[in-house]
Amino acid sequence: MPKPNSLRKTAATRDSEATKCQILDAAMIEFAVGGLAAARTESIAAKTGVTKAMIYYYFNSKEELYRAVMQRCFNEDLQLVKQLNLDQLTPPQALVTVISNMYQKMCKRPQMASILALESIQNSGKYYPQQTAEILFDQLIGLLERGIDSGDFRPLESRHTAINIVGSCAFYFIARENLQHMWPGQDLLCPEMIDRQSKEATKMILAGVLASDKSV
Amino acid sequence: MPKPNSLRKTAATRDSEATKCQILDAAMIEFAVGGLAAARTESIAAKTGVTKAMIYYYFNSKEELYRAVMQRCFNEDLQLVKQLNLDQLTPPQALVTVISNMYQKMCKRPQMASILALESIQNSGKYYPQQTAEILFDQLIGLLERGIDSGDFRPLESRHTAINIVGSCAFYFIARENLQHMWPGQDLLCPEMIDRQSKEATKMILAGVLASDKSV
DNA sequence: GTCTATATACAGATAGAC
DNA sequence: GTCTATCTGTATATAGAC
Repeated sequence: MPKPNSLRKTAATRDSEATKCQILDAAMIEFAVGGLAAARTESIAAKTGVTKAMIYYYFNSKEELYRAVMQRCFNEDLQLVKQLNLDQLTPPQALVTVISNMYQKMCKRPQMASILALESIQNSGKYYPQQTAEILFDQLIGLLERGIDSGDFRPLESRHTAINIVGSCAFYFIARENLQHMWPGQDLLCPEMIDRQSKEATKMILAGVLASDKSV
Repeated sequence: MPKPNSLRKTAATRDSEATKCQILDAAMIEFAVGGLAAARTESIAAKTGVTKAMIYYYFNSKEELYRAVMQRCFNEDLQLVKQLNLDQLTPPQALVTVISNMYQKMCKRPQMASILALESIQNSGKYYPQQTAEILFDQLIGLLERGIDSGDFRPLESRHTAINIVGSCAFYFIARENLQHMWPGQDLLCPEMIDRQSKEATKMILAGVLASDKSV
Protein backbone atom coordinates (compact mmCIF):
# COMPACT_ATOMS: atom_id res chain seq x y z
CA MET A 1 0.00 0.00 0.00
CA PRO A 2 1.39 3.44 -0.94
CA LYS A 3 2.36 5.94 1.74
CA PRO A 4 0.06 8.94 2.25
CA ASN A 5 1.71 12.10 0.96
CA SER A 6 1.88 13.55 4.47
CA LEU A 7 4.36 10.84 5.48
CA ARG A 8 6.46 10.86 2.34
CA LYS A 9 9.88 12.36 2.75
CA THR A 10 10.44 15.57 0.81
CA ALA A 11 13.88 16.77 -0.23
CA ALA A 12 13.92 19.00 2.86
CA THR A 13 13.33 16.22 5.40
CA ARG A 14 15.89 13.85 3.90
CA ASP A 15 18.91 13.07 6.04
CA SER A 16 20.99 10.01 5.36
CA GLU A 17 22.75 9.93 8.72
CA ALA A 18 19.49 10.27 10.61
CA THR A 19 17.86 7.55 8.53
CA LYS A 20 20.78 5.19 9.03
CA CYS A 21 20.57 5.79 12.75
CA GLN A 22 16.81 5.22 12.82
CA ILE A 23 17.29 1.93 11.04
CA LEU A 24 20.04 0.84 13.43
CA ASP A 25 17.89 1.71 16.45
CA ALA A 26 14.90 -0.18 15.14
CA ALA A 27 17.07 -3.11 14.09
CA MET A 28 18.59 -3.36 17.54
CA ILE A 29 15.16 -3.75 19.08
CA GLU A 30 14.10 -6.33 16.51
CA PHE A 31 17.31 -8.34 16.75
CA ALA A 32 17.04 -8.29 20.53
CA VAL A 33 13.79 -10.22 20.30
CA GLY A 34 14.48 -12.86 17.69
CA GLY A 35 18.15 -12.71 16.88
CA LEU A 36 19.47 -12.60 13.34
CA ALA A 37 17.50 -15.63 12.18
CA ALA A 38 14.04 -14.63 13.37
CA ALA A 39 14.29 -10.88 12.73
CA ARG A 40 12.20 -9.59 9.82
CA THR A 41 13.40 -6.71 7.68
CA GLU A 42 9.78 -5.75 7.09
CA SER A 43 9.27 -5.50 10.83
CA ILE A 44 12.41 -3.39 11.26
CA ALA A 45 11.25 -1.03 8.53
CA ALA A 46 7.84 -0.71 10.18
CA LYS A 47 9.55 0.60 13.32
CA THR A 48 11.25 3.37 11.33
CA GLY A 49 9.93 6.25 9.30
CA VAL A 50 11.18 4.71 6.08
CA THR A 51 10.56 1.66 3.94
CA LYS A 52 12.24 -1.68 3.74
CA ALA A 53 14.10 -0.70 0.58
CA MET A 54 16.13 1.77 2.63
CA ILE A 55 17.57 -1.04 4.70
CA TYR A 56 19.03 -2.58 1.57
CA TYR A 57 20.09 0.81 0.24
CA TYR A 58 22.17 1.51 3.34
CA PHE A 59 23.14 -1.96 4.54
CA ASN A 60 22.88 -4.31 1.54
CA SER A 61 21.52 -7.25 3.49
CA LYS A 62 19.98 -8.29 6.78
CA GLU A 63 23.24 -9.90 7.76
CA GLU A 64 25.26 -6.73 7.19
CA LEU A 65 22.70 -4.73 9.12
CA TYR A 66 23.10 -7.19 11.97
CA ARG A 67 26.87 -6.76 11.82
CA ALA A 68 26.47 -2.99 11.97
CA VAL A 69 24.18 -3.22 15.00
CA MET A 70 26.62 -5.47 16.85
CA GLN A 71 29.52 -3.21 15.96
CA ARG A 72 27.86 -0.05 17.19
CA CYS A 73 26.50 -1.65 20.35
CA PHE A 74 29.73 -3.21 21.54
CA ASN A 75 32.09 -0.49 20.44
CA GLU A 76 30.20 1.93 22.64
CA ASP A 77 30.41 -0.60 25.42
CA LEU A 78 34.14 -0.98 25.07
CA GLN A 79 34.76 2.76 25.16
CA LEU A 80 32.80 3.06 28.40
CA VAL A 81 34.69 0.28 30.10
CA LYS A 82 38.04 1.81 29.21
CA GLN A 83 37.03 4.99 30.99
CA LEU A 84 36.56 3.22 34.29
CA ASN A 85 40.31 3.25 35.12
CA LEU A 86 40.02 0.15 37.23
CA ASP A 87 43.74 0.00 37.85
CA GLN A 88 43.59 3.06 40.03
CA LEU A 89 41.11 1.48 42.42
CA THR A 90 41.54 -1.18 45.09
CA PRO A 91 40.29 -4.58 43.91
CA PRO A 92 37.08 -4.44 45.98
CA GLN A 93 36.36 -0.91 44.77
CA ALA A 94 37.08 -1.93 41.20
CA LEU A 95 34.76 -4.91 41.49
CA VAL A 96 31.93 -2.77 42.82
CA THR A 97 32.54 -0.36 39.95
CA VAL A 98 32.39 -3.12 37.35
CA ILE A 99 29.16 -4.52 38.72
CA SER A 100 27.53 -1.12 38.99
CA ASN A 101 28.67 -0.32 35.46
CA MET A 102 27.15 -3.52 34.09
CA TYR A 103 23.73 -2.73 35.54
CA GLN A 104 23.91 0.86 34.33
CA LYS A 105 24.70 -0.22 30.79
CA MET A 106 21.96 -2.81 30.73
CA CYS A 107 19.54 -0.34 32.22
CA LYS A 108 20.31 2.13 29.46
CA ARG A 109 20.15 -0.55 26.76
CA PRO A 110 18.04 -3.44 28.06
CA GLN A 111 18.53 -5.11 24.67
CA MET A 112 22.23 -5.71 25.21
CA ALA A 113 21.97 -8.83 27.31
CA SER A 114 19.40 -10.40 25.00
CA ILE A 115 21.40 -9.64 21.88
CA LEU A 116 24.46 -11.17 23.44
CA ALA A 117 22.58 -14.26 24.53
CA LEU A 118 20.84 -14.71 21.19
CA GLU A 119 24.06 -14.24 19.26
CA SER A 120 25.79 -16.81 21.40
CA ILE A 121 22.96 -19.33 21.18
CA GLN A 122 22.00 -18.89 17.54
CA ASN A 123 25.30 -18.09 15.85
CA SER A 124 27.90 -19.40 18.28
CA GLY A 125 29.17 -15.87 18.70
CA LYS A 126 30.27 -15.68 15.07
CA TYR A 127 29.17 -12.07 14.71
CA TYR A 128 30.22 -10.98 18.16
CA PRO A 129 33.45 -8.99 17.96
CA GLN A 130 35.74 -11.38 19.82
CA GLN A 131 38.00 -8.52 20.90
CA THR A 132 35.17 -7.07 22.93
CA ALA A 133 34.44 -10.25 24.82
CA GLU A 134 38.09 -10.77 25.53
CA ILE A 135 38.74 -7.25 26.75
CA LEU A 136 35.66 -7.12 28.96
CA PHE A 137 36.31 -10.46 30.60
CA ASP A 138 40.03 -9.90 30.80
CA GLN A 139 39.44 -6.72 32.78
CA LEU A 140 37.29 -8.59 35.28
CA ILE A 141 39.62 -11.56 35.45
CA GLY A 142 42.64 -9.32 35.91
CA LEU A 143 40.92 -7.46 38.69
CA LEU A 144 40.04 -10.68 40.48
CA GLU A 145 43.61 -11.92 40.28
CA ARG A 146 44.94 -8.64 41.52
CA GLY A 147 42.61 -9.00 44.51
CA ILE A 148 43.80 -12.52 45.25
CA ASP A 149 47.42 -11.40 45.18
CA SER A 150 46.70 -8.47 47.47
CA GLY A 151 44.88 -10.71 49.91
CA ASP A 152 41.61 -8.83 49.48
CA PHE A 153 39.94 -11.80 47.80
CA ARG A 154 39.96 -15.41 48.85
CA PRO A 155 41.72 -17.92 46.58
CA LEU A 156 39.38 -18.49 43.66
CA GLU A 157 39.48 -19.54 40.03
CA SER A 158 39.21 -16.19 38.29
CA ARG A 159 37.67 -17.29 34.99
CA HIS A 160 34.90 -19.37 36.50
CA THR A 161 34.20 -16.65 39.03
CA ALA A 162 34.08 -13.96 36.35
CA ILE A 163 31.41 -15.97 34.57
CA ASN A 164 29.40 -16.30 37.77
CA ILE A 165 29.58 -12.57 38.33
CA VAL A 166 28.56 -11.55 34.83
CA GLY A 167 25.94 -14.27 34.77
CA SER A 168 24.14 -13.15 37.88
CA CYS A 169 23.83 -9.71 36.29
CA ALA A 170 22.93 -10.69 32.74
CA PHE A 171 20.33 -13.28 33.73
CA TYR A 172 18.04 -10.71 35.25
CA PHE A 173 17.76 -9.00 31.87
CA ILE A 174 17.71 -12.14 29.76
CA ALA A 175 15.01 -13.92 31.72
CA ARG A 176 13.05 -10.94 32.93
CA GLU A 177 9.87 -12.04 31.19
CA ASN A 178 10.02 -15.41 32.93
CA LEU A 179 10.68 -13.68 36.26
CA GLN A 180 7.80 -11.25 35.99
CA HIS A 181 5.50 -13.44 38.09
CA MET A 182 7.62 -12.71 41.16
CA TRP A 183 6.62 -9.04 41.05
CA PRO A 184 3.11 -8.89 39.63
CA GLY A 185 2.36 -5.55 38.07
CA GLN A 186 5.91 -4.25 38.54
CA ASP A 187 8.14 -3.15 35.68
CA LEU A 188 11.37 -5.09 36.09
CA LEU A 189 13.19 -2.43 34.07
CA CYS A 190 12.21 0.53 36.23
CA PRO A 191 15.18 2.21 37.92
CA GLU A 192 14.07 1.26 41.43
CA MET A 193 13.92 -2.45 40.64
CA ILE A 194 17.25 -2.42 38.86
CA ASP A 195 18.77 -0.53 41.73
CA ARG A 196 17.58 -3.14 44.21
CA GLN A 197 18.78 -6.00 42.03
CA SER A 198 22.13 -4.29 41.56
CA LYS A 199 22.60 -3.67 45.27
CA GLU A 200 21.65 -7.23 46.18
CA ALA A 201 24.00 -8.66 43.54
CA THR A 202 26.84 -6.45 44.73
CA LYS A 203 26.39 -7.59 48.31
CA MET A 204 26.27 -11.25 47.36
CA ILE A 205 29.24 -11.11 45.04
CA LEU A 206 31.41 -9.07 47.39
CA ALA A 207 30.66 -11.39 50.28
CA GLY A 208 31.31 -14.26 47.90
CA VAL A 209 34.81 -13.26 46.90
CA LEU A 210 36.28 -11.33 49.85
CA ALA A 211 38.81 -13.13 52.00
CA SER A 212 37.10 -14.23 55.22
CA ASP A 213 39.23 -11.99 57.43
CA LYS A 214 38.08 -9.00 55.39
CA SER A 215 34.45 -9.94 55.15
CA VAL A 216 33.05 -7.49 57.71
CA MET B 1 14.11 -36.26 -3.63
CA PRO B 2 12.64 -39.69 -2.81
CA LYS B 3 14.09 -41.81 -0.03
CA PRO B 4 16.16 -44.84 -1.08
CA ASN B 5 14.29 -48.06 -0.34
CA SER B 6 16.86 -49.05 2.28
CA LEU B 7 15.80 -46.13 4.48
CA ARG B 8 12.08 -46.40 3.99
CA LYS B 9 10.19 -47.71 6.97
CA THR B 10 8.59 -51.08 6.50
CA ALA B 11 5.58 -52.20 8.49
CA ALA B 12 7.94 -54.05 10.82
CA THR B 13 10.06 -51.02 11.75
CA ARG B 14 7.12 -48.70 12.34
CA ASP B 15 6.60 -47.54 15.91
CA SER B 16 4.52 -44.49 16.64
CA GLU B 17 5.84 -43.93 20.16
CA ALA B 18 9.44 -44.17 19.01
CA THR B 19 8.83 -41.82 16.11
CA LYS B 20 7.12 -39.28 18.33
CA CYS B 21 10.06 -39.40 20.70
CA GLN B 22 12.57 -39.02 17.87
CA ILE B 23 10.73 -35.93 16.68
CA LEU B 24 10.62 -34.46 20.17
CA ASP B 25 14.34 -35.05 20.67
CA ALA B 26 15.25 -33.48 17.35
CA ALA B 27 12.86 -30.59 17.94
CA MET B 28 14.38 -29.88 21.30
CA ILE B 29 17.81 -29.48 19.73
CA GLU B 30 16.46 -27.29 16.93
CA PHE B 31 14.39 -25.10 19.25
CA ALA B 32 17.39 -24.70 21.56
CA VAL B 33 19.29 -23.00 18.75
CA GLY B 34 16.76 -20.65 17.25
CA GLY B 35 13.71 -20.71 19.44
CA LEU B 36 10.20 -21.17 18.10
CA ALA B 37 10.51 -18.40 15.51
CA ALA B 38 13.75 -19.44 13.86
CA ALA B 39 13.31 -23.21 14.06
CA ARG B 40 12.62 -24.94 10.74
CA THR B 41 10.36 -27.98 10.58
CA GLU B 42 12.37 -29.19 7.61
CA SER B 43 15.51 -29.03 9.72
CA ILE B 44 13.85 -30.89 12.59
CA ALA B 45 12.74 -33.62 10.20
CA ALA B 46 16.26 -33.90 8.78
CA LYS B 47 17.54 -34.78 12.28
CA THR B 48 15.08 -37.67 12.56
CA GLY B 49 14.62 -40.82 10.57
CA VAL B 50 11.29 -39.61 9.20
CA THR B 51 9.95 -36.86 6.98
CA LYS B 52 8.45 -33.48 7.70
CA ALA B 53 4.95 -34.75 7.10
CA MET B 54 5.27 -36.88 10.23
CA ILE B 55 5.67 -33.77 12.37
CA TYR B 56 2.28 -32.57 11.21
CA TYR B 57 0.79 -36.03 11.51
CA TYR B 58 1.73 -36.25 15.20
CA PHE B 59 1.79 -32.61 16.31
CA ASN B 60 -0.39 -30.67 13.84
CA SER B 61 1.78 -27.55 13.77
CA LYS B 62 5.21 -26.19 14.65
CA GLU B 63 3.68 -24.33 17.55
CA GLU B 64 2.08 -27.44 19.05
CA LEU B 65 5.34 -29.31 18.66
CA TYR B 66 7.05 -26.51 20.54
CA ARG B 67 4.46 -26.77 23.29
CA ALA B 68 5.03 -30.50 23.54
CA VAL B 69 8.80 -30.02 23.81
CA MET B 70 8.41 -27.46 26.59
CA GLN B 71 5.95 -29.65 28.41
CA ARG B 72 8.15 -32.73 28.35
CA CYS B 73 11.28 -30.82 29.25
CA PHE B 74 9.94 -28.95 32.25
CA ASN B 75 7.70 -31.68 33.58
CA GLU B 76 10.71 -33.91 33.92
CA ASP B 77 12.47 -31.05 35.61
CA LEU B 78 9.71 -30.54 38.12
CA GLN B 79 9.57 -34.21 39.05
CA LEU B 80 13.28 -34.22 39.78
CA VAL B 81 13.13 -31.15 42.00
CA LYS B 82 10.31 -32.61 44.06
CA GLN B 83 12.48 -35.62 44.85
CA LEU B 84 15.14 -33.48 46.50
CA ASN B 85 13.26 -33.22 49.80
CA LEU B 86 14.84 -29.91 50.63
CA ASP B 87 12.78 -29.50 53.79
CA GLN B 88 14.67 -32.30 55.46
CA LEU B 89 18.03 -30.57 55.02
CA THR B 90 19.55 -27.59 56.80
CA PRO B 91 19.33 -24.41 54.67
CA PRO B 92 23.03 -24.48 53.68
CA GLN B 93 22.81 -28.16 52.77
CA ALA B 94 19.63 -27.53 50.83
CA LEU B 95 21.23 -24.66 48.93
CA VAL B 96 24.22 -26.77 47.96
CA THR B 97 21.81 -29.46 46.82
CA VAL B 98 19.83 -27.05 44.68
CA ILE B 99 22.95 -25.67 42.99
CA SER B 100 24.41 -29.07 42.37
CA ASN B 101 21.08 -30.24 40.99
CA MET B 102 20.91 -27.30 38.57
CA TYR B 103 24.30 -28.10 37.09
CA GLN B 104 23.48 -31.79 36.86
CA LYS B 105 20.28 -31.07 34.99
CA MET B 106 21.93 -28.65 32.59
CA CYS B 107 24.79 -31.06 32.06
CA LYS B 108 22.35 -33.81 31.12
CA ARG B 109 20.32 -31.49 28.88
CA PRO B 110 22.54 -28.58 27.84
CA GLN B 111 19.63 -27.29 25.75
CA MET B 112 17.52 -26.44 28.79
CA ALA B 113 19.07 -23.11 29.62
CA SER B 114 19.01 -21.96 26.01
CA ILE B 115 15.40 -22.99 25.52
CA LEU B 116 14.41 -21.11 28.63
CA ALA B 117 16.32 -18.01 27.61
CA LEU B 118 15.00 -18.06 24.05
CA GLU B 119 11.45 -18.59 25.23
CA SER B 120 11.72 -15.68 27.62
CA ILE B 121 13.33 -13.36 25.07
CA GLN B 122 11.28 -14.29 22.02
CA ASN B 123 7.89 -15.11 23.45
CA SER B 124 7.88 -13.39 26.83
CA GLY B 125 7.54 -16.78 28.46
CA LYS B 126 4.11 -17.35 26.90
CA TYR B 127 4.77 -21.04 26.27
CA TYR B 128 6.68 -21.66 29.46
CA PRO B 129 4.47 -23.49 31.96
CA GLN B 130 4.17 -20.79 34.61
CA GLN B 131 3.63 -23.37 37.34
CA THR B 132 7.10 -24.71 36.74
CA ALA B 133 8.82 -21.34 37.07
CA GLU B 134 6.89 -20.57 40.20
CA ILE B 135 7.53 -23.88 41.90
CA LEU B 136 11.23 -23.90 41.07
CA PHE B 137 11.84 -20.37 42.24
CA ASP B 138 9.53 -20.70 45.22
CA GLN B 139 11.56 -23.65 46.44
CA LEU B 140 14.74 -21.62 46.29
CA ILE B 141 13.16 -18.52 47.78
CA GLY B 142 11.59 -20.53 50.60
CA LEU B 143 14.90 -22.15 51.37
CA LEU B 144 16.66 -18.79 51.52
CA GLU B 145 14.04 -17.39 53.89
CA ARG B 146 14.24 -20.43 56.09
CA GLY B 147 17.99 -19.83 56.28
CA ILE B 148 17.56 -16.20 57.25
CA ASP B 149 15.15 -17.15 59.99
CA SER B 150 17.48 -19.81 61.33
CA GLY B 151 20.41 -17.38 61.31
CA ASP B 152 22.37 -19.47 58.85
CA PHE B 153 22.08 -16.83 56.13
CA ARG B 154 22.64 -13.10 56.42
CA PRO B 155 19.65 -10.79 55.94
CA LEU B 156 19.03 -10.70 52.20
CA GLU B 157 16.21 -10.09 49.75
CA SER B 158 15.28 -13.62 48.80
CA ARG B 159 13.80 -12.98 45.36
CA HIS B 160 16.67 -10.91 44.04
CA THR B 161 19.15 -13.34 45.52
CA ALA B 162 17.39 -16.32 43.98
CA ILE B 163 17.75 -14.68 40.57
CA ASN B 164 21.45 -14.08 41.16
CA ILE B 165 21.94 -17.70 42.11
CA VAL B 166 20.08 -19.17 39.16
CA GLY B 167 21.66 -16.62 36.85
CA SER B 168 25.21 -17.46 37.70
CA CYS B 169 24.43 -21.07 36.83
CA ALA B 170 22.35 -20.56 33.70
CA PHE B 171 24.68 -18.02 32.12
CA TYR B 172 27.47 -20.53 31.71
CA PHE B 173 25.25 -22.63 29.48
CA ILE B 174 23.55 -19.76 27.68
CA ALA B 175 26.72 -17.90 26.76
CA ARG B 176 29.09 -20.82 26.45
CA GLU B 177 29.86 -20.13 22.80
CA ASN B 178 30.87 -16.57 23.68
CA LEU B 179 32.98 -17.85 26.57
CA GLN B 180 34.81 -20.46 24.56
CA HIS B 181 37.80 -18.16 23.98
CA MET B 182 38.71 -18.40 27.66
CA TRP B 183 39.51 -22.10 27.29
CA PRO B 184 40.80 -22.62 23.75
CA GLY B 185 40.33 -26.16 22.56
CA GLN B 186 38.37 -27.19 25.66
CA ASP B 187 34.82 -28.50 25.57
CA LEU B 188 32.85 -26.36 28.00
CA LEU B 189 30.28 -29.13 28.34
CA CYS B 190 32.68 -31.86 29.37
CA PRO B 191 32.05 -33.18 32.88
CA GLU B 192 35.34 -31.88 34.27
CA MET B 193 34.66 -28.28 33.19
CA ILE B 194 31.12 -28.35 34.51
CA ASP B 195 32.33 -29.82 37.75
CA ARG B 196 34.83 -27.01 38.19
CA GLN B 197 32.25 -24.36 37.31
CA SER B 198 29.75 -25.93 39.68
CA LYS B 199 32.23 -26.08 42.56
CA GLU B 200 33.34 -22.49 42.03
CA ALA B 201 29.75 -21.26 41.88
CA THR B 202 28.84 -23.17 45.02
CA LYS B 203 31.73 -21.65 46.90
CA MET B 204 30.93 -18.13 45.78
CA ILE B 205 27.22 -18.39 46.46
CA LEU B 206 27.62 -20.02 49.87
CA ALA B 207 30.13 -17.41 50.95
CA GLY B 208 27.79 -14.82 49.53
CA VAL B 209 24.75 -15.75 51.58
CA LEU B 210 26.06 -17.25 54.82
CA ALA B 211 25.86 -15.08 57.92
CA SER B 212 29.32 -13.73 58.64
CA ASP B 213 29.68 -15.60 61.94
CA LYS B 214 29.08 -18.85 60.08
CA SER B 215 31.29 -18.17 57.11
CA VAL B 216 34.25 -20.36 58.01
C1' DG C 1 17.37 9.26 -0.96
C1' DT C 2 13.05 7.49 -0.93
C1' DC C 3 9.42 5.18 -2.75
C1' DT C 4 6.30 1.17 -5.24
C1' DA C 5 6.17 -2.97 -7.36
C1' DT C 6 7.95 -7.36 -8.15
C1' DA C 7 11.22 -11.40 -8.81
C1' DT C 8 12.79 -15.30 -6.38
C1' DA C 9 13.31 -18.39 -2.81
C1' DC C 10 11.89 -20.66 1.15
C1' DA C 11 8.97 -22.39 4.90
C1' DG C 12 4.55 -24.06 7.01
C1' DA C 13 1.12 -26.91 6.07
C1' DT C 14 -1.94 -30.34 3.31
C1' DA C 15 -3.52 -34.08 -0.16
C1' DG C 16 -3.33 -38.32 -1.39
C1' DA C 17 -0.64 -42.64 -2.77
C1' DC C 18 1.30 -46.67 -0.57
C1' DG D 1 2.18 -44.82 9.83
C1' DT D 2 5.06 -43.15 6.33
C1' DC D 3 6.02 -41.23 2.15
C1' DT D 4 6.06 -37.78 -2.25
C1' DA D 5 4.30 -33.91 -4.32
C1' DT D 6 2.35 -29.59 -3.99
C1' DC D 7 -0.33 -25.52 -2.42
C1' DT D 8 0.06 -21.11 -0.19
C1' DG D 9 1.81 -17.57 2.30
C1' DT D 10 5.73 -14.95 3.53
C1' DA D 11 10.65 -13.19 3.46
C1' DT D 12 14.84 -11.49 1.36
C1' DA D 13 16.34 -8.83 -2.01
C1' DT D 14 16.16 -6.04 -6.51
C1' DA D 15 14.45 -2.92 -10.41
C1' DG D 16 13.18 1.16 -11.61
C1' DA D 17 10.15 5.40 -11.08
C1' DC D 18 10.29 9.85 -8.71
